Amino acid sequence: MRWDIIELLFFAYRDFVGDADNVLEAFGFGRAHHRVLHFVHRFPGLKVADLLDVLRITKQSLGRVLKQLLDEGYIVQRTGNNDRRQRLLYATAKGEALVGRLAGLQTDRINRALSGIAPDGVETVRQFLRAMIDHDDPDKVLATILGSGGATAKDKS
Amino acid sequence: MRWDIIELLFFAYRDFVGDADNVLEAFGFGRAHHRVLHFVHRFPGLKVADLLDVLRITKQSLGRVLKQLLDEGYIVQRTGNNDRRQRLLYATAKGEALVGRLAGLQTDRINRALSGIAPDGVETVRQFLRAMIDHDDPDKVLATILGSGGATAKDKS
DNA sequence: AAATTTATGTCAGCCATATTGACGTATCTT
DNA sequence: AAGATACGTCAATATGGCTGACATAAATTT
Repeated sequence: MRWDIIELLFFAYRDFVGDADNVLEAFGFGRAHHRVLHFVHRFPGLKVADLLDVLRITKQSLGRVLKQLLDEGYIVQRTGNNDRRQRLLYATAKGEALVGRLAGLQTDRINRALSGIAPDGVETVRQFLRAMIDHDDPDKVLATILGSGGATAKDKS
Repeated sequence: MRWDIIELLFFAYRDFVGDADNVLEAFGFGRAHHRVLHFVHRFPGLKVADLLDVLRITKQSLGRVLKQLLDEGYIVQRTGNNDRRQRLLYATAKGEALVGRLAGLQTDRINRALSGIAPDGVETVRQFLRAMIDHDDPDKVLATILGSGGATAKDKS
């Protein structure tokens, strides 16, 4: 039994998301808002259906959170060009600012953690995390992350 | 920004806890039950107060979950020897069986993920996870895990 | 011995986030 | 024209968090 790694994962993830939780509280948002905003930022023009696949929640759960983000101007919808039933999602400048701030905190923690590790160790960590993920039946977004090493148009920032 | 690692952590943790979630569902339990049972198993004789520290939830939240685990015979309480106010918690055979089954699934996933990694890479992963955790003001249980490399009387199993 | 603190349990009520199932509308496909 | 798809929304429900208040037993301090 890998008790040690099981527990390290628990505590590491708890503190990792804790960084964002503290900030979100001040905005009246929760983790659900963060997840939506994060993926919309990373995959501009994401469809609602794609978001449901990635987050593995129901339309109803997403609905409330998404509505709030739309109402408060963190995200905008545009009707799809080819398929006008689709509502493509984009982060606004306000949304970008928040998601950037949250990712900054988490990146700081990751950099701190990686600072004590040899350069090629970073790739080991990446490999481990990647191998921890279910690879059967990945959704579109996950396939992009797994396939291309996570590269998107946004990776420059 | 470490977008890749942020997302890998999200997906890795999602699938990691998903293993347990599937089993727990059949028992009418949730993640909260798993966490309680896990730490009681790993630290036999854990006090209620310690459990509150580790899980960072309130007495009331723990109460409901703990009561269920007691009622259904997964955990027993014994009055403390030195301090008779304390209710020391122990997993029953039934509790051990469940926690073992859950840890087995998670260990399988971890072993699968580590199988593609060089032997010394395992220590790199451990170091990374350990460094992701807040080290200021660790509670008693966390201090044990961080301090001794997570060794407890149970580590033989 | 009395007062205080500590460890635990419990009550009432609130909130966020998730669920299922059903139904409606606009739009694309056949 | 019929059917499938993308999305939104309604009602009802569950889980797992929360706060604040209060009770009891036992330990500790005065």
